[in-house]
Amino acid sequence: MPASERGPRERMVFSAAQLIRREGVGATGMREVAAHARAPRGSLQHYFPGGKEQLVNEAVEWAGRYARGRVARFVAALPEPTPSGLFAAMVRQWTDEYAAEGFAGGCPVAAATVDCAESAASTREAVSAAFTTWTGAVAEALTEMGVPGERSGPLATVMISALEGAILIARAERDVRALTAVTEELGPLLDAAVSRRS
Amino acid sequence: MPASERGPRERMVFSAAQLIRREGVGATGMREVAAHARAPRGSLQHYFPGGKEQLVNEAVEWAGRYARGRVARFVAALPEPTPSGLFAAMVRQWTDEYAAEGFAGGCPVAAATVDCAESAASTREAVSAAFTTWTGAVAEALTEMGVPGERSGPLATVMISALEGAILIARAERDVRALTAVTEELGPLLDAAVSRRS
DNA sequence: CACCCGCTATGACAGCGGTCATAGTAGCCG
DNA sequence: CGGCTACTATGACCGCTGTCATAGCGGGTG
Repeated sequence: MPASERGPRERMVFSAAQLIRREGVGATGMREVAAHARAPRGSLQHYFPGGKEQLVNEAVEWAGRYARGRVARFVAALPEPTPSGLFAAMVRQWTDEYAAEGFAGGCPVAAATVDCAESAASTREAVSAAFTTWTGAVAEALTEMGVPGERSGPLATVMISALEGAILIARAERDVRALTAVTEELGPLLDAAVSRRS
Repeated sequence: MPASERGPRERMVFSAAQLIRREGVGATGMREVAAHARAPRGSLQHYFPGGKEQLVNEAVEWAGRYARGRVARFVAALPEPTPSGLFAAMVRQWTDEYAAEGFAGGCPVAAATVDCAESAASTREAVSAAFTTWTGAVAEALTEMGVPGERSGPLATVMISALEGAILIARAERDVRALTAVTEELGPLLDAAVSRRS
């Protein structure tokens, strides 16, 4: 949470993700990113000679790694590891944020998809990679919980799809209703997929 | 599908939705909309004195009505009305489009959410309304199929959430994998919700 | 005919965007 | 000291955007 005092480069990537998820890629300016990161404007072209596209790509990659890390931490924190528990934790991260800070932000990966999927090929690939690492982490966790290998992948995709969609609806309605709906409705389905072999 | 020869006003709203769902709201220009609709530029300020915001709002409202209409047609076309059948039809609309025309476009409502939820209050409300009418249509259909009234709402939200998320992933990966995953995994859950009383 | 009204046509404006060019600083190395 | 490298600092450029202002058309109506 604290804008950990790392190098200015990382701060800019972090700030970019932060701004993108609020306003979208198009409405996020380079100067704005530098200002938000309290980084000198001249450093932009030094660290990101590839321009805005490179910065956006790195922000997306950062988000992918961040999501993977969160999944690992959620799994570790579960008293009893169940698929529904993991999903509930993933969703709760968003309900907590919306309760605490308002409905200002969405998922930066979703924003990059909407704004760049058709216009910037490299960004589209970065987004795809981010979804892959995220889904991979969830699928691995599911397998560890006893979900058959051939179902953990699709189920992970369902979880992330439902989460992303619910985030959209929640932001639009300024209400976490959609988020709670997906947790409650999907929980039993997810737990039913573990092949009990105890 | 044919850009039905209605008035220039409707054509512009339609074109706006079309462009927004491809490039996002920020990257869609007013001049571009007029050109795409083969409408005179001067008509923009005549029909949309509220400026771009009004145009975007109407595009979103149009998309909401369109989605509701599609749901009704899907239900009517089902040989045997089941929740999974409706969901499969909703998803198939996207797999068909992606197979036929490539992964160029997403959902305009999602794009408007990402780009305007924080910056334009009226657009956020338009998006919310669009989700409401869409969800309402689906929920009503579910109830008609025998889903208990108190579950049809949340289930409709789950369906639309999963669909929206899967659209994002499919566009990013240029692969309908995510779309097929949600249909197959969610189908049984949906059908299990009908309270058999035959 | 005059008059008005819906619609169209352009040109201008002010602002902001990303990017380039150029010059400057700070510190380490030899 | 000179020189090199990493980073910072600005200012300018050009293209594009949404919006406004103004003027023109075309056809109904009285």
